[in-house]
Amino acid sequence: MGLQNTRTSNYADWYLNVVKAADMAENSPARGCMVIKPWGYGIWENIKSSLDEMIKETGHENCYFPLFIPLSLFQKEADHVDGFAKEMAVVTHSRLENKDGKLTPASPLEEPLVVRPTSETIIAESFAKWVGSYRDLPIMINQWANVVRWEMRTRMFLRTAEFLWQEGHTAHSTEEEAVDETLTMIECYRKLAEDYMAMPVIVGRKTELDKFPGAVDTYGIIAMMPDGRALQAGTSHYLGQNFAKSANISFQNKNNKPEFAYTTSWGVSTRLIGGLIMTHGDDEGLKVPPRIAPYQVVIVPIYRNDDTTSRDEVNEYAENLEKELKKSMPFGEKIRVKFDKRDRTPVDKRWEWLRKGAPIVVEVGPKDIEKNSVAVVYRNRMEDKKQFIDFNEFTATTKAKLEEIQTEMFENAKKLRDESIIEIDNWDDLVAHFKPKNKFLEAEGKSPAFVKIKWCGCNEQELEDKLKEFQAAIHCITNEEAKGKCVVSGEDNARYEVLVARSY
RNA sequence: CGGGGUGUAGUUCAGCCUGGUAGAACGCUUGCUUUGGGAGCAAGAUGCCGUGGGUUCAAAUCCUGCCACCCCGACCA
Repeated sequence: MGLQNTRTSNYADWYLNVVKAADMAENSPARGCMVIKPWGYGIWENIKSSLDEMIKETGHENCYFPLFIPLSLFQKEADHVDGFAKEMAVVTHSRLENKDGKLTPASPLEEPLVVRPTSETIIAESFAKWVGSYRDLPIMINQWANVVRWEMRTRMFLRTAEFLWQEGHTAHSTEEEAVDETLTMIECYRKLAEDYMAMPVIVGRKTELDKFPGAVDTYGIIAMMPDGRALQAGTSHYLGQNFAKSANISFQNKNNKPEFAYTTSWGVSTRLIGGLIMTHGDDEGLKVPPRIAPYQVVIVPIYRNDDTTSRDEVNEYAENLEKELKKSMPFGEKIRVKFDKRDRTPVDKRWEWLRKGAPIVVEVGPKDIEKNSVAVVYRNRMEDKKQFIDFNEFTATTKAKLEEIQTEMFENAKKLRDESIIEIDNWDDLVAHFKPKNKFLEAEGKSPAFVKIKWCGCNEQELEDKLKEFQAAIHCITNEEAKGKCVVSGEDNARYEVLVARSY
C-alpha cells in the first residue's frame, strides 16, 4: 500500500508522511518544537553513541554548560551577535503572577538571559578562567545538549526551534594545532555520515559570506537529497583568536609573553535524521542503516488458532532464535534484536517494522518449527519475495547480511548522488540549469541537480544574490587549487571549485 | 515577518457556498470465519467541529480576534 504521498507526487508531504509512518516524531503544543518518539530517539541515541566514541577517541571529554547565557556575555563578539540576534529566545521574568485569573509574567530579571543558540560565548568565559599558561592547553571538551533558535519556518528534524546536538569546543596554543583540530572533527563527521548513517557527503570549506558568525573558517559536510537540494549536515569552525580576544582567553607562552588562545567549535544535530529520512526513505516509509537502527532484526511470531500449545512452541522457537542471533556481533557490536510479542496481527507488525525501516524482519510460525526454518523480509529488498531460510543458516549469516545491507545502502545512495553532480563551465548554462523550479520529478530525470563550477573568488555578494534568484547558493569550496576559467568573470583565473545547489 | 491554504472521530477527509438532530472510509472493540505478502462477514464504541468573542430563535456552517500546522517568499546554521 505504501504512503499516501509519494516522493514524486508531493515531496514535502511525503517527508512528513515518513516521519509519521515510521512513528519517529510529532508536533508538540509549543510552536516549532517536536516530540521525538522512541523510534526517532533510538536512531538519535545510536548516532550519538557512535559519534561520542569518536569524540572521546580523538581526545575530548564531555561536560555540561548551562542553558542560560547572560545577555551581556553573549554580546561580546560582534559578528556572533549579528549572526544570532534575530533568532534568540530571551528569558526576562522570574515569576508568574495570578492577575484576575490569568497567569502573567512578573518580577523582571535585572539582566535578561538568552536561551543558548550555541555556547561559544559562555564556554569561552570559562576557558578564560581555566587557562593561564601554555601548559593548560589544549582544552578539548564536548557537550550533548539542546539549543534553541527561534526559526520563522520550521520542519521536523530539518529545522526545529529546539533541537538536540553535540557541540565541541577546544582551545589551543597554536593556530596550526587549532586548524588541525577543526579538520580532524570534520573528518569524524564525514565518517559518521558515511560509515554509520550510509549517507554520502561532500566535505568543503565555506565561503566568506557563508561561514559561522565569528569564525575565521567554517568547514561543512553537505549531503545531497534526492529532490535536488543540499543539506548542511555538520560544521566545524576554526575561530582563530576572535572569541579568545572578546572573552580574554590568554595564556603565557613559552617565551613568557601573553598570547590569545586559538579556539574551535564543531557540531552536528538531530538535523542529521532529516538527512537520513530523505536519503533512505522510499514510498513505503523509512529505511534505517543497520549500524544505527534501534533494532537490526525484529522477530514476529505467528500463532495459529489460539492454540496454546502451538503458541508456547512458537514462543520457545522465537526465543531460541533470539538467543542464537544474539551470539553474532555485526560491526563488532552487540546485535540489537527485538522479539515483538505484542497482541497485534503478524501482518500489522510486519508492515509496521518495515515502515519504520528495521533492516530485517523475520517471522516464525508452526510451519517453520516443522521445517526448522524462518521467513525473512529484507527492508532494502522489499520487492523480493519473502525468503524461507534454514534456521541455522539464518543465524549464521545475519551478521554478514547486516554488514552487506549497510554497504549496499551507502553504495546506492552514493551512486545516486554521484549521478546528480555535473560540472558547468559558463554562466549561461548555470542559469539555464537552475531556471526551472526543479521539483523531485525534474531532478529524477536525467537532469543533474548539483553543480560544480570554477570560480576565482570575485564578486561573492553579487554571485550569491544572482544565485538566490534561482533559490540556489554556493554550498562550499570543494577544491582550493582549481585551475581554469572562472564562471563569473570569464577570465582564465579560477582558484576554487565550488558546489552550487538549492538548499534546505 | 509578509502572502496563500488548512484546522470536524485515533488517522485521512466530506459537510460550510445556501445556518435547522454530526458524516464516510480506514483504524479501534467484540464475535465468528480465516491464517506465512497489506484478510472476510456481522455487531459495536468513539466528537467542546482548534479556540475566544460576535450575528441569529438557532452556528461546524456567517463575521471577527487568537493559536497551531502546511505551502511560497524573506530570514537563517
